[in-house]
Order: sequence, then C-alpha cells, then structure tokens
Amino acid sequence: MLTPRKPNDYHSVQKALQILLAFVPHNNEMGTSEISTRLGLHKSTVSRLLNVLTSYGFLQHDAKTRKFRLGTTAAKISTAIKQSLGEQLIGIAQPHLDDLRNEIGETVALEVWAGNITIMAYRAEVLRLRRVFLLRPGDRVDIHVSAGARVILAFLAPHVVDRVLQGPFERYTENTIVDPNILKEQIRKAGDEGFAISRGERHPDSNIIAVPIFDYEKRPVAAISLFTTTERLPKLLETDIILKLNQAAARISTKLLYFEEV
Amino acid sequence: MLTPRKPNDYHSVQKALQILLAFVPHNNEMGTSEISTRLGLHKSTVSRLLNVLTSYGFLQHDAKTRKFRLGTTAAKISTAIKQSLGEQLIGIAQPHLDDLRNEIGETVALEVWAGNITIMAYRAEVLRLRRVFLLRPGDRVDIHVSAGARVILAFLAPHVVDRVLQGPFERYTENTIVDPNILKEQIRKAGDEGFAISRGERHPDSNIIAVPIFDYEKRPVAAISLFTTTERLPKLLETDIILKLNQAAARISTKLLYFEEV
DNA sequence: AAATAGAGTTGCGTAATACACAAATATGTT
DNA sequence: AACATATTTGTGTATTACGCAACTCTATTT
Repeated sequence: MLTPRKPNDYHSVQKALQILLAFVPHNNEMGTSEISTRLGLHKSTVSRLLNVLTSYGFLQHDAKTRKFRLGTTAAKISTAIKQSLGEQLIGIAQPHLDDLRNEIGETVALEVWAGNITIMAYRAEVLRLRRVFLLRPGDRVDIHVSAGARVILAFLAPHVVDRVLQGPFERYTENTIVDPNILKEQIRKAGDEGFAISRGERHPDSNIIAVPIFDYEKRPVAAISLFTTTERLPKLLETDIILKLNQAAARISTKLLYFEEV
Repeated sequence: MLTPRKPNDYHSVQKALQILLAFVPHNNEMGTSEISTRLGLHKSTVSRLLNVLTSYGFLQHDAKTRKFRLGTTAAKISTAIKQSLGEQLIGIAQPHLDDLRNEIGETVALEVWAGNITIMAYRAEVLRLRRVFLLRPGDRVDIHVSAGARVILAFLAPHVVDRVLQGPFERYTENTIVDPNILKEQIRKAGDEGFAISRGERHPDSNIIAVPIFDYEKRPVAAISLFTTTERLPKLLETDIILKLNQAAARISTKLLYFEEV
C-alpha cells in the first residue's frame, strides 16, 4: 500500500493517521509495540509519532500502563461534529434541495424531526403550485399527516413509534388517518419501500412523497418532502422521481457524515 | 513554534494535525487558501495535505464549493469515544480507586449515575469496616440517601433535579431526609463545596463522603464515595481526605477526556 | 463570447528530515 | 540481583517535503 515511495506522498502523515485509526472503533488501550506489530511499522517510528499525536492531544498517555488511548482533541472533534451538524443541517441541505427542485421541476422541502412533530425547515419551490396549502418554513406538522414523519418513524426505535402514536389525532380532511393501527401499517410500509406518501391528508389537494435523511449516527433526522397536486401524483410515481429524491437525500446524509457499514 | 527544524520533529505530521485542528470546534467549511492563510502554511503544502487527510476520511471535500469539512473518520472517532468510555468506565476507574484506597486507607467506591438512581459499580475496601451495611457491586441506591447522587445532581440541569426530587422517599433511618426541599438545599450546598456528605441516612452507621467524576461532555457521570463510620467521619473531614478524593476523581475524569475550557 | 480574477493543483530541484538499525534506558518479574 | 520485555534515543544516509512558479479550473464581468 505504501511501498512505491514518491515525493509528496506524505508517508509520515499517512502513518500518523493510520496510528490514529488503529484506535477506532474500540479505543483500546495500546502500547508502542502492539501498534508497531499491528500496523507493521518500525517501533521507533511508532514511538516518535505517538509523541507527536499525544502532544497535540489526539492521544492520551497513561504513565502507569505506558499505553495510549484517544485524547481530548478527539473528544473536541466529537463535540465539533455534533454541534456543527445540528446547527448547519438546514444550510447543508439547502443547495441540494435547490438542485433537486431544478432537476425535477417540483417543489421540495426539508422536514426536520423534532421528537413528536416535524418542522418545515426550508422549501425550494416551483411557481406552478397553488401556494395556499403549502407549509411555510417554521411551520410545525403533526406526525399523522406528515409523509416525512412517517418515513422518519420507519427508521426509529419501536418504542418511539408507540409513544408518538398515542394520539389523539386531529381530522384535517376526509382522508386524514386517525387510527394508530393504520398509521403503524403505513410506517411499516414506508420502512419496506424507503419512502412514504400522504394523499390529501392535511389538505384535500396536498400530496406528498417523502424520503429519509440520516446522520452520522444513522439516525433519521429529517426528510425530503416533495409537494404536488392530486392530478400530478400518479404520473410522478411512475417515473424515477423517487430515485432522484433518494439520491439528493443520500448526498445530504453524506454531508451529515452518514456512512454505510464496512 | 515550528521554526528550529530538527530530525524526528515530524513537521509534516504536525502541519496535518494543525489543519485538522483548524476545523475544531466549529467545523466550518474552509478552502485551501483560507486554511493556508489562517495557519501560515504554503498553499501547495496545504493542498497536498488536505488530499491525504481526505483520502483517510478525516476530511470531506465538497466538489461544488471546493471546500472541506470534517469527514466520516472524524465521526467514527466520535462514536468510538462515546462507546468506549461508556463501556470502560468501571475498568478505567478501578485502578484509581485501588490506589486511592491504598493511599488513604479507607473504603472507597464508584457510584454510577443511572438517570434516577445510582448504581454501586465497584468497591475498593479496607477490612476494618463492619461490612454489614456496605453496598455491594450492582446494588441500586436511592438518590435521597446517596451522597454520590447528591453531588452528581449538583452538576446536573435544574429540571433533572426537579424531576428526580418528586419522591416519594423511603425512610431508612431516623436520619433519612425525605423532604425534597431539604434535599434540594443539600444539593445546592454540594454544588458550592464540591462534595456531599450523608450521615447515617441509609443505615445508622453508614457515613459517606462523595465527589463527582465528569466525562468529556462535562457531564457528572459518576461519583467516588468514601464509606466510613460515625466515629471516624469528623476526623476524616478535618484532614485533606477530600482533596485526595478530588485528585483521584480528577484523574478518572481526565481519562474520560474531561478537560477544562481554554 | 472573450477577458479577467481568484482559487486550487502540479512539476521540479534541492535543502532538509524521516527512516532503520543499534544502543541505551526504563520497567516489571523471577 | 539478574533477567526479560518494552520503550526511547542517537546517528548517518537515502529519501522526500518544501517553496517557487507555471498551470488549470471556475466563476464573474465586460
């Protein structure tokens, strides 16, 4: 892997990063020799690199056991990720929603999970839609009429689903689903298919397709929702629209450091 | 800082780590030039090091904005820390409790916070004590009779304190405090002094001094509890025992990556 | 469309250092 | 005290990281 050495390959940097990676995912306590053996690096090299990593706080040295673990800088990185991705979610998603809107020519929005409702956080719209029934940024959406909530709940723990399905649920239209058992079935279906649909459940002519967005801890933190009319919905479902939604959602998830397991 | 260059200083590694650190704590999106300016490193050096860091997943490159953020490897480090420190808490604390017991010649224990009770997780004992009233590893301890819980609650958010002070509280001895208002005052005092005492509240002759242990998110996750008898308690309080307890607690907190703010 | 400006990347020669080896030191054990 | 194991340090040289400058790419302006 590192054999053909060339200028600008930064082999010393690569070795340092490999040493750091040796502590992921279990953060085992390890000494110089063990790391040296595991990575096939020379003991003296490992010893000196460990010093550098420790002096920058990436590792921590236990004087008693003479072993190393991840250090406070690693903890600070952890905090930086948690805070920044929470705060920046909307800003991160925004350009991707705009791109998606441009690509498919439909109004799309970001619905953020807030524990027992969702919040409409951003909308990239096309002018075609009658805007009267559109949700506006900041609006709270009840879970039983939200396609986004449905597809988010599909990836949350069962006890969370049971808790939020307590109800009671307001009947917005004649299509509104207020029966927890039917909602549960819809959530199961959303989990199988990877997307959810709501048909005139909040407003007679509001039809929504939603796909989930995941963060670095594989939590479904938000959804992309596509708003359309009753007439256009069947046509949209026949096309590769859902693929496009999922691709956009995947791009946002990637920015939230979501990753597939090895 | 880096000026006098010598062999084995690993300047390239240090630069790479500095670049990584530039994204802490805010994880701002930054481009090559901005980093170059901020750190005073040559553009070409930064460009090449960014590639290495990105290829190992420590950073993520946005092709559109041509800027960088922390990457999935950073997220994996985050997960590694969270999991390992949770799982290893007892193992990490154990040798320090043994040392502490040897140093001060008193029975000490680790009490772990569990949301609405504490759990006696490990005990380093001296044989002197009558063991009849000692808690055993695994025992659950009600918060109103636990000095550990008292000093932990002192560093938790007020709404958590209010929630767990609902009661009702079992009266173990005539000293047991069952009045939430008195408990609240005790918690406030523990916060001021940095330690808590319970005097015969769970058993007539169980006297406990407790100090808090903090993790990398500055949460009070556990306490060190010193068990002693009614006769010995006043003498202990006159000495530097509490200083010793706090030093041990600080050593454990450090291993949990707790750090003082800059 | 062409021109301009700004940001990022790459080729190259040389000065500087990271490397492996070996020796020394430190720590824990018999 | 002697031994075994683990870690650190000193050193010369082969190798590479560095800065410069040229180049490419993108976005914006004219």
